Amino acid sequence: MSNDFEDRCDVHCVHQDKVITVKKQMAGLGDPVRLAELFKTMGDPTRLRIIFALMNQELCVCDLAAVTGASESAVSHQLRLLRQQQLVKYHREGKMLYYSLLDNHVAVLMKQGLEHINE
Amino acid sequence: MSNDFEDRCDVHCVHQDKVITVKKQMAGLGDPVRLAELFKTMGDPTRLRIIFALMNQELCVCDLAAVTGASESAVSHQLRLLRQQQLVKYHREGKMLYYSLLDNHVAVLMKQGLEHINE
DNA sequence: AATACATATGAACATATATTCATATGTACA
DNA sequence: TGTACATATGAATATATGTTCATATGTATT
Repeated sequence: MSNDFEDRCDVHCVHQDKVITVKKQMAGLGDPVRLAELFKTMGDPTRLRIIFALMNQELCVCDLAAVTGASESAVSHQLRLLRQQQLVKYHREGKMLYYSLLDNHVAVLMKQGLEHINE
Repeated sequence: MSNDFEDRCDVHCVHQDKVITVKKQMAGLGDPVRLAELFKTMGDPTRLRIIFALMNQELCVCDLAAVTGASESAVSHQLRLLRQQQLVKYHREGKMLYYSLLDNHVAVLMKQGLEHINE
């Protein structure tokens, strides 16, 4: 049984009952670091532009550069991140790579985020 | 009519038709910097823990410190960010400040994010 | 008024991040 | 095989970020 918070509790105010309850609930968060990575990945304007651009059609890297206004190198770097985070996938056609969203979870998050912004 | 991408288009491959279409769609993104700020705010494990803890009840700063495992100072700094981003609100009761989520958009984002993580 | 306490704030520091520039990889075509 | 081109990758750099420590603010209590 974990009581690693009690040292702290004794010192300050802390509502022990509440804290114990909430601590148990925290299990539902799963791995906060992993979830934070997802949100962090969406926490950059360039990547957001890339994701948004890919919501309706697949695009190659230089298309994405043109659309987002970022350099092709910058876009490529960001695409790597998006790949690592499993947000996008791609397929090759000749010299070019066509990127698209891996699933629609990201699109849903995007829409929900936009809703929040627009109050 | 904006054609600031044509310089770039001429140089490389770029599918001009697609790019023009998508560029128009990009208006739907609103202010990407603003939206990125929202996601960035949720892109930190400590802040995510705070938000998650506040999903079912209001808590004071030292409760949050105990629950998240972060120092009270660290929590306080993060709460300022969350306030600035309009994700949390608080009310005073004596010496203590009780924080809670400002609206449920954040909670929805959180749940959606968790869903993505769990495939 | 003085003290205690919960929280906020500022400065400092170490680490993470986004972009740029230079270079590498892989494909197509002569 | 050599050249051109789309994209990837690595190193470097400037900036942003999260935490800590020290200090300030505001409230309650004596």
